[in-house]
Amino acid sequence: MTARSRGTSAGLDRGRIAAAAVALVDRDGLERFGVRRLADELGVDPMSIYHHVKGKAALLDAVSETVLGEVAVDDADPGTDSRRDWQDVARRTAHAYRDMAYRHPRVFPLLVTRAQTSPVAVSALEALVAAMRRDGLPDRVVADAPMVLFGFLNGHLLARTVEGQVPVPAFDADAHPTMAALAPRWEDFGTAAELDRLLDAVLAGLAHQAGPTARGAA
Amino acid sequence: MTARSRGTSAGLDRGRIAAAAVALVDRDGLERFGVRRLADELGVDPMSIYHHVKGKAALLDAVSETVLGEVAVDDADPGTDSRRDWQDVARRTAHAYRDMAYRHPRVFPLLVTRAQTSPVAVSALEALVAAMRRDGLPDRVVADAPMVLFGFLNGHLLARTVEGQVPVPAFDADAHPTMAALAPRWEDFGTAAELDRLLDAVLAGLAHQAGPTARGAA
DNA sequence: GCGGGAAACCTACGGTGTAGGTCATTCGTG
DNA sequence: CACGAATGACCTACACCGTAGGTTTCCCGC
Repeated sequence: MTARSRGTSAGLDRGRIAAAAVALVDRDGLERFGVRRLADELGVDPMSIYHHVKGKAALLDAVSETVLGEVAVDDADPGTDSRRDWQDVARRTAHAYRDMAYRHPRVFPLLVTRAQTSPVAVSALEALVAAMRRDGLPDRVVADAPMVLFGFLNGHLLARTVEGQVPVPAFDADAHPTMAALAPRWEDFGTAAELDRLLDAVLAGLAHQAGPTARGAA
Repeated sequence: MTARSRGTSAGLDRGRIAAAAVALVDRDGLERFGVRRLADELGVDPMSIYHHVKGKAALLDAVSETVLGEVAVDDADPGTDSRRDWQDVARRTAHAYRDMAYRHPRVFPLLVTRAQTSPVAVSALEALVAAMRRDGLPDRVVADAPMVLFGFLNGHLLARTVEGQVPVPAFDADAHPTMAALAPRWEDFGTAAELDRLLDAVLAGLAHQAGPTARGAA
């Protein structure tokens, strides 16, 4: 099992490289990720990677893009007679996004830390926006909804994804009895039930802004 | 102006180091930040820094801690007869937090990417929680409020803080006419008015969860 | 058979974080 | 005042990093 000779193909391409990079970040974390380690993982010379990806930044873009591409919102029509509520669409989108975040907790901080230009993200937004318009919500609220929803989701999931994160900074229970009394309620930190509950509050806020006339407003 | 001789003090301490580090990140960004560059800035040997800070990670902790310490919520009692509404407290907290983020846009991603244990954060939480209880909101909502509020704020401010970020990934206006129609409403991206409007929605959601009886619920 | 491009490898450079050691000054103690 | 220890700075060196530039080999169409 000698090293590959110089001209033979190693079967590299952007897809294989990106997949290996995702796996490497999943395993070792962003901190330890690097071109040379990735090359080792692929059994390849570091510089070979540069024939398919411009550099480390582009590599991280590819990782981000790959993982974001995994988000698949189950948006199938339940039937011809009834289309989905906008809140239903919002919740399904949120769940798909959360599942991705928990599948790749060490990639997620990367995702929210770089500008996104993925078409996948656009079509998820499109579906949400379309559902809201269908339900008669005013444009003002429709335009704000993605900002509120993904603002919340990104911040929330980031906090649950960063290593060693805790619900609330350690505090002196004697000095802050009020907060100490609340502590038991923070025990579901990071669970599905927690996200659903907080999501209820966020969606209720948007519904409130829409006024009582729109479908699914209250 | 020759180099300092070996035993003389350079006046280093954790505070001065942290302040210089914040200034350096503000100027050059996180990417370019490093121990050696910081040492240059301080006119000091790189290894001298290690006598006051354990390493680069601890240095970034200090930066994060320093900047978070700048958050000062104007929480003064307006008078003995009337105390502040919980929504008022929440808005003031959000504004103080946002001001910090916009003062140090290149530090903010660092802040949300590492576990926080700052006492400043605790006292801000404490004030919010206290106001909500004063107004008679149920514990269930009081416990969720910081999660929703800071979840949203962190995600929102991160998106507005990451370099080169845009409101929505570039999309084909012809393929997505629905979203193209919404684009004008996203023109206030990053302004104070935008945050206030989105904040209204978030707080309305929490108020809704509290039910109609609580003060400031609707 | 042969020329050219593609895909891999190799070398080398300037940069990084930091472990370990050295040395002048300062301070507490007698 | 003398002196040993602690302090806080500096210096050296190492392993690693991203990547510019050059070299080698293979494959494919003519």
